[in-house]
Amino acid sequence: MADQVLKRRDAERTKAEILEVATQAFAEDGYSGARVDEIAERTRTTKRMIYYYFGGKEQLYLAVLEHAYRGIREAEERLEVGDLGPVDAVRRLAELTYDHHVEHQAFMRLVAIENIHRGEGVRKLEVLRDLGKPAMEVLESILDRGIADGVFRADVDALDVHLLISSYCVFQVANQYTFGYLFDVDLLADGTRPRLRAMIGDVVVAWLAAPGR
Amino acid sequence: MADQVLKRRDAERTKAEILEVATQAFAEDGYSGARVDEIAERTRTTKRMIYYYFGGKEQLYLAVLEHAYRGIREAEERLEVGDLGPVDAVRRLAELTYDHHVEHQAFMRLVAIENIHRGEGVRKLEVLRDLGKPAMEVLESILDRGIADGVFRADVDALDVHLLISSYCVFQVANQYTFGYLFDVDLLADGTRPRLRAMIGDVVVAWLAAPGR
DNA sequence: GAGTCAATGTACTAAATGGTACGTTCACGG
DNA sequence: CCGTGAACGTACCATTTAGTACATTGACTC
Repeated sequence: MADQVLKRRDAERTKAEILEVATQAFAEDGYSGARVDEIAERTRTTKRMIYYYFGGKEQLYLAVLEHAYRGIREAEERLEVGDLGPVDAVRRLAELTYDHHVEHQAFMRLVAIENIHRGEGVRKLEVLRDLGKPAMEVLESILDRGIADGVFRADVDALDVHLLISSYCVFQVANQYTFGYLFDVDLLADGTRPRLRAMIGDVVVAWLAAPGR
Repeated sequence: MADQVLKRRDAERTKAEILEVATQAFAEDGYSGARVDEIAERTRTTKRMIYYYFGGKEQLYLAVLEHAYRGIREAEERLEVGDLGPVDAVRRLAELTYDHHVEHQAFMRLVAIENIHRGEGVRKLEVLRDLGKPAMEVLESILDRGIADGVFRADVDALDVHLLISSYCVFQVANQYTFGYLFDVDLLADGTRPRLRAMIGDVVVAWLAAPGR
């Protein structure tokens, strides 16, 4: 049978819809700020179903967190720097990471919220343990090549490079409001973004090319 | 009269105590997460006084925000790089900024919370408009000297340098939990911190010393 | 086509929460 | 020493909020 367009009952669909609305709600207002009633209202179904499928507000939040992180992992696995030389590869990786953060601002908000809660949520999600691995491996291979070629200093760790790039990219999204207000700039405006996007590549390449101490 | 040690009534003291407790509460749990009742309980006085002096939860939050930013400005104004050469000065500024962030983690949490709320709070506080100025001026003069000496490239803006340093320092405090969990490191541990503290100076100096494009 | 169980809706509750009405007390000036 | 107003406390209220008891509906099986 062709699947009915107007299925009256569809557990997966209902569950998915709740998850999606909840993601928006938690990303917008934080854990305490988000309201179960409001999430329910913005759904085709009722609050009853949230408790039926997820158990409670906290479990719903955890489900949102896990789902969001999974989605990000998938997106990150598509990060390909092609067969560029190490210098161009690291610059490209930085730019792609920048784009990635700008494109997933809702996720960045969830991460910020998680950190406000001291990471209690993520710590309950075993699945995320090796989430960072793929990106790290790409970076490691680029660094190895660069060191072998003698264009990168040998005393840097892949994690340090990742930390530097992440800091920069996360900050521009996560702190855009306070920074933007205090220094009267819009970090994500069309007139600013391309320069800032290129800048992190310059920084990382300059650092990697500098002689070690 | 010598001022009484056991003043039974002291508007300033009561107000200050509420503000302090509220700062802790909001920094810990966010705006929605913090509870007016709990703030009152942890005070020598009662909830009634919060409304008497501040008007409501939102105004209390704004008072906390303003007070915190003022305190930070004072701390930042003490940032002195002495009469070092431009390279050492910029490295020292980066390290002091790093220390500054590590030492004021509660403030960093408030900033993160403000950004979750898209900066609606700070925007209501005109007083903060030129908060960034002093730090920026110090940086500008260092850069000018470095460019004049020919040791820094001429195509960088002070704000860019500040952005880079801020990103790095803010991230390590603000995202320590999720980053630490995903990559199994403690960014602020005694064994890690000194290296990360030195690293941002290396990065900035390398970037500033690199030839412009 | 009757039985069965997952899926769903309605109406409700207990507790928490921001906020306030109203009364009291203390310090200080005249 | 007394009037007066700022500073403070108690008890309360109206709403909101997470969570649930109970009834119902519909899809699928035999």
